[in-house]
Amino acid sequence: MARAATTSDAFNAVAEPRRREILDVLAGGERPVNDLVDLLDLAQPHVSRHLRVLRDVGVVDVRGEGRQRLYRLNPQALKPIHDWVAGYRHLWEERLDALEDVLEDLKDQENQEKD
Amino acid sequence: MARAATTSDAFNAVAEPRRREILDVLAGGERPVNDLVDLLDLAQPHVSRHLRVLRDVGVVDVRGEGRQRLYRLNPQALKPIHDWVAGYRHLWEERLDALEDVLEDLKDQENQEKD
DNA sequence: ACATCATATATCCATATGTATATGCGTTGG
DNA sequence: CCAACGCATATACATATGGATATATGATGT
Repeated sequence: MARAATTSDAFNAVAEPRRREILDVLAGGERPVNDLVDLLDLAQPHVSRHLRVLRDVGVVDVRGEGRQRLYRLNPQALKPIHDWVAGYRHLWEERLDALEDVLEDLKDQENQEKD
Repeated sequence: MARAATTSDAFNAVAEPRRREILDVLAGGERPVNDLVDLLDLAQPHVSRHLRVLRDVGVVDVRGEGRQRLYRLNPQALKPIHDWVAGYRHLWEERLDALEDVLEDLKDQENQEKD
């Protein structure tokens, strides 16, 4: 079997750095394709192709405005990703907490030495 | 040019559902390869290959224990993903807030009608 | 109707992928 | 010292990919 399609889910769609860049721009508001072409320094067909993938997964919505196509972010589609990583968050924060504990112990030791 | 390698960063590594399953298991603690084979119903070479990808990206660490190889989650490697999606979180929560506002307005209207 | 602008799509290539099977290789136990 | 075990890797294959170029589609203004 081949690799999973980038259009299979948000995880795959977002795995591509260029597409994350596109989303980062769209986070600032609705944009026509040519804006993205200029801002991201990509060829127009590439941008259109990436947008197609993002649309298939539901991360962006399109709206026809005259002869332009305005793309808008649909943030809700990113929620599954957030929910998944959020489940791991306490695991790396535990380490920070442990580090803080060590630092506090060191402080206590200093104070004891002062007395 | 071809697609970015899955070994290039955590985003790509995690795009594969099987690898997320592996991480979900490892979140519960260190495991030898065969545990994953049994739990995930995957062939051993597949598990080994996925683990290799995850290791290359730094999401898991290995430790030799006798003739077993114990894999452990390295949650910190997932932080970039969390940080990226977290930036979008307010965007989908705004909608919920807006919904709450509407609901509160409705409540206020009800109260006014009561008076 | 026609020319023009804004996008989308078709086709090409090189490559990375996931799955499968078979095999290599180090560790342990007798 | 050798067999069994645990795991990693080599190879084969079908496929999806991203990039590039060229072309089609679709709306607009005249």
